[in-house]
Amino acid sequence: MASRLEGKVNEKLATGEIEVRCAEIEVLNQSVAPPFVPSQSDLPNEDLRLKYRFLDLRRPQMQRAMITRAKIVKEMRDYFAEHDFIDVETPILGRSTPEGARDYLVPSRVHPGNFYALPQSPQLYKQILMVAGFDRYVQVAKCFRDEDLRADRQPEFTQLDLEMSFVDSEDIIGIIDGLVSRIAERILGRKVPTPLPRMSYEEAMRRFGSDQPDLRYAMEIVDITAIAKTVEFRVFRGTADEGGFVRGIRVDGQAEAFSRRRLDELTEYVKRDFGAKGLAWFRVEPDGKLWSPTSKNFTDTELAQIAGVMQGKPGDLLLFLADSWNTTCRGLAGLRKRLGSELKLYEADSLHCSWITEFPMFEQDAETGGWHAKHHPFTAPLASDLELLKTDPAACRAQAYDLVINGSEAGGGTIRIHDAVTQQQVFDLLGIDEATARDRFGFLLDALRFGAPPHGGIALGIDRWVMLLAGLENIREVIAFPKTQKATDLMTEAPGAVDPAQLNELRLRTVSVKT
RNA sequence: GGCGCUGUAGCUCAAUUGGUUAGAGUACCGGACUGUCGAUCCGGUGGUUGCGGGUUCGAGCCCCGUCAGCGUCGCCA
Repeated sequence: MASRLEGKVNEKLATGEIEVRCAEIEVLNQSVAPPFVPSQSDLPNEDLRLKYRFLDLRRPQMQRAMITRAKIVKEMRDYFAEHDFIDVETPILGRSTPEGARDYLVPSRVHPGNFYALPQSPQLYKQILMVAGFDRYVQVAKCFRDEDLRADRQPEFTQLDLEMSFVDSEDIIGIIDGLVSRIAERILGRKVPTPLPRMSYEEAMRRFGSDQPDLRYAMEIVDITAIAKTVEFRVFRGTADEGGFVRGIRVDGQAEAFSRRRLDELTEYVKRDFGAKGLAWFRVEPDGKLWSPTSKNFTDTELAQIAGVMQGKPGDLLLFLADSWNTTCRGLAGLRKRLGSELKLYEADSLHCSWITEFPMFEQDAETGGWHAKHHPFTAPLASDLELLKTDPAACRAQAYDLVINGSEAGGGTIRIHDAVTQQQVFDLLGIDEATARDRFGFLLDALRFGAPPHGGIALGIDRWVMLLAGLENIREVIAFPKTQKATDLMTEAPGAVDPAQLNELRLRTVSVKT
């Protein structure tokens, strides 16, 4: 190693002031010409990156992401170890439980016709551990769900899973607040004030139409149903009269920027993706009045009223959906998310963490009218809502809490039911009869009878945490060997066919099914 | 399962809205030159335009089907 000669320093390089003097060179190995060069700036198509993942992982961005991931996991492990959590491993080969996502199944050789299921989460095991007296459990757990994928969703993913005894929601939220603050400081070098802000599910749906609102920017939903009831315009009036809602958002200063073509595209978007009937829009003119192709259906007073409650300023664009509560929520949340990203309504490195609490216990099946657990069947209702289990299940709220980072669900947990009576009530509501309950998770019900302590916990999506903290928009960027949207691995070509002998041994035969 | 975007040389892209022999940069191979660091210069190889049909005098371009990657809705307790 030596300094470069006078005038030969290259300031563009980190190593530009030094050079290596070689006395002897031995080639340890040679490379064939690579399909793409890890150091080049133009990224190849993602399928090629996935096929040659060993080359893609050489890229500095990927190296950085994997290092960040390792640091975050280490901080998590250290933090919980310092708080006296015991790391316990739970089985990967388990038993299929009803509800929830589709299971990945593993056939049993010794019990032909029977199958293990890979865990969707260590949920039941960690509750058992509480009964067993490990009052602070933690694990970095691999989870598997056989559902369709998204930019932020993989079929196998990693959770920081924990459970505590003799706690309530406050305890769990408090300990995670501490973790968020510590990781933000040590990984990103920035302060996140705690306690993290909280919002009820009801408020989140009302103000943002989503239970994972992106709070980096405002663009809150405003309900103008009351005004809609008084206008001529059939789309508004009809919806309001039939018990629907008219709600909208204000897009600051974008009236001019949104051409008819762009508005048509937004209309198409809410129709296509959310089943909305249409999108009503108004421009706030320089004189403060509203204009749209449909504005002739409104009186000046009505337009002024709408402009008033929307707090529309000249140059603003107002977007409205007239539909069911659910559709206005999903549609406006979709618009909000899309516009937030398109209009860059937040700094690229901004970080907003908050809690959504007081989720409903149940959701009603639109077709059958039956109830589904919003979280899982072991979630405890709020003590104050216990009576509603019998009288009004829809209004019954759960002791559940989700951690939301930049509009993405980064974790979720609940306080569990620890008494048999309440558990039975919930099973009854969910239509899980005693035989089914006993068959599927009798072991948990058994355990709860042996003096189970009050307990609860949370699971944090590690992949998403890394993605969000690294400012990335795709979960595959933080997973060394991710799968494609069709759950295949382009490098190993998994899943693949197996030797017929293997199938024989497992007593398995594939059949073709006409679709 | 639905909708959408993409698919052209090893790679990244282009091809005047259907028109002659599908181009460029880069990579690769050969040569020249050289205190190099995205070297430079000269020359060269490289294509069933993802695949299969159809329309047309003529298809990279239009139509149908199919495969793959991505995005999204459903789904993900």
